[in-house]
Amino acid sequence: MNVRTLCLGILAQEDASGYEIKKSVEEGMFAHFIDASYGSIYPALTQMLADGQVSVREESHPGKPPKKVYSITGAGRTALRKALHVSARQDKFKSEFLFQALFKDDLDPVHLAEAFEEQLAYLRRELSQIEECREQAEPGSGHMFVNGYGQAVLRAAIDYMEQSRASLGLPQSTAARNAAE
Amino acid sequence: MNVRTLCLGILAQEDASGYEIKKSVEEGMFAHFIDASYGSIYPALTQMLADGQVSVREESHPGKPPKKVYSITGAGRTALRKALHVSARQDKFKSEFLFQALFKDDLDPVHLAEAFEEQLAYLRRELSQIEECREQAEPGSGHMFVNGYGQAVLRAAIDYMEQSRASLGLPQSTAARNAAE
DNA sequence: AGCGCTATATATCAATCCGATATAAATATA
DNA sequence: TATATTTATATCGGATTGATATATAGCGCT
Repeated sequence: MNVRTLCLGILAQEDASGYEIKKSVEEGMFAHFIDASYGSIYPALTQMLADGQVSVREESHPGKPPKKVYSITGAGRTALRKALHVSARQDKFKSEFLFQALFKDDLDPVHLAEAFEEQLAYLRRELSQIEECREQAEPGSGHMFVNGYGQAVLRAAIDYMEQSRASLGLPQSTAARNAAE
Repeated sequence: MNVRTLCLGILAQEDASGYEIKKSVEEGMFAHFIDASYGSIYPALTQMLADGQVSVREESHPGKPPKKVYSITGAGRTALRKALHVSARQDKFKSEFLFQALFKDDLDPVHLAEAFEEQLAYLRRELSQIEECREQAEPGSGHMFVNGYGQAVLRAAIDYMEQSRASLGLPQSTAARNAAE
């Protein structure tokens, strides 16, 4: 699946500028399981415009930089539906943290501790972001299913990290110490 | 983190050819959280050889294609340790399945069902691969921690998928039907 | 008022990396 | 004996990233 399909999917939900598409894959409902950079989004929009899969209108709110708001066209919806029906590639997961963790015995203990806490904080941020998103999802929607998937996986990761502190030789968290009293 | 660092990490565990490095990120203990293609591994090895971070010896087992077995050097270990101490990038997770699932109402029900079962089968394959790997890991090692992380996350994903069959309008699995009797 | 910081917004580009493909010999399978 | 799979190296076009440039507005701080 390429960036064009990704953009079509986002535009099928609502009109957006390139900037807003980028925000969507960073914070919005498309976050956590897809990604794209400006360097691929803008060329994709330009190309799809040439192909008639999207249309543009320029909105210039006074005081803000002018926005190019893209809308999906009929041809765009057709292309999206076609792209959605090819068999999905395998998930891809990359974690530099886990790579570092593999070499924990060669790591400066301070760095290991920092990396661990940073990872845990990151996982918690992701989870709370998803939990916030949940309210906007209608029951039974695809959005709801994907949201629940993210929650299930992130909670499992957070729980496992918490339970692994001791075995990595890391100090117990403040929260865990308080709970033990 | 680039492919060079990745290769150094693998070579720090044991000598390997480009082909074996690729297998390592596909099936071995480095699978599931990193990735690299031949198109990046071979150039990386060539470059690191020029930089003195690895050395080669040609092994030609009669009957098999000749192998270029790479070993990490002292300079390579230094470079690896340095690279391991930069702060880790955020995890990256990409799932075309979840993208498709978002649009489930626009999907051919047959395609949705197929995609769902394929994803579940994929998750189960990954899990059993990790479980097999566990035996080779020493207790308290980084390998063990990473292995447990993968198991925790995959089990959560599989459980969630199983529990979501009904809400996606999919038929119950044979296993679930048998369990209910 | 001036300063830096953040947010909005588009755009480009070198470096990197992927995915597909070519080549080739041996071995397992039918 | 034909065929598919495994082992093994290598290349390359095209896709993508990550960083950066540009510009305006608002907000907090001293």
